[in-house]
Amino acid sequence: MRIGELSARTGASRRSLRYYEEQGLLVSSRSPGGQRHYEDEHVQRVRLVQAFLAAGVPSGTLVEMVPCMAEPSEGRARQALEIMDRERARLSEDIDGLVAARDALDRLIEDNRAYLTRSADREV
Amino acid sequence: MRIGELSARTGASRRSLRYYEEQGLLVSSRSPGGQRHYEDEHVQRVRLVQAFLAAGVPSGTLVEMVPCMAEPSEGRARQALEIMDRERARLSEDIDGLVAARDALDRLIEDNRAYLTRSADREV
DNA sequence: CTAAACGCTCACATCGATGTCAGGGTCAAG
DNA sequence: CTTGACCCTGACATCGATGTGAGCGTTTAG
Repeated sequence: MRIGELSARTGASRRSLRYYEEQGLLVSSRSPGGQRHYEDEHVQRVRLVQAFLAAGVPSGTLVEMVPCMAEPSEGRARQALEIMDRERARLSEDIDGLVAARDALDRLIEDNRAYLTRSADREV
Repeated sequence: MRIGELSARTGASRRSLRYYEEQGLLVSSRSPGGQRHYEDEHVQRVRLVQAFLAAGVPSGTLVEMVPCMAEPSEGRARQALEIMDRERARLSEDIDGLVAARDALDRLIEDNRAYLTRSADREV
């Protein structure tokens, strides 16, 4: 498939797909005329990249992780594991931060609701 | 306290504190000479702002939420609740996304570990 | 062969929170 | 009054992923 179809299937813009390639996160074969061609499997790869990018994993870090998934090379595997573990820790921290923020928000909501309830009571 | 101390106590840079004020997220009284002065309670406010900003809540949205916490006004309270609920949903979605990414990462780590284990076996 | 739809590269723009620098006040201790 | 530490405003820079537009080539259906 060409870039338009991959874009349609993944929701990533053509621009983003070219960017992923530029960053080394995605490969493509080229037609004689220079147009990118992809296989079905690339759909999954793009989804993976999207998930990590959306999770705040910088593309530079992805470069060290994802290719290693496609072709785990003896030497790099160990190094990649370190990076992945580190990134996993960062993700967990981020999750904790978000959960804490949500908890704080819940308290605000609760306060606000209580305020409204009291207002309503006074009106009765 | 002046801005330097508030910065030291919260970890937010002086620049950020001024930015929060500029955005309407933080108030300060001014000395005759124009310097900002804060009370102890502002430490908590800054921490709250930091938590939400770190969680990806845009300052514009915070403006609609946080002030309402300080001074819940009859009319705005209901509107603020809507915004808070909406933002809470967004936070939950983000959390789900991060958790999904972490799960995907766990699978990659597992694959990688399995690969390394097989390598080690062959060496024996 | 032609036109429409699609793709290519290059380059500049965007957003939000923060960093950084310049030029110039303020405050407190001596 | 002076000095050193602190603060002020304003402006420009940064980062990363993506948007956008120009100018031009490719592919494919008719």
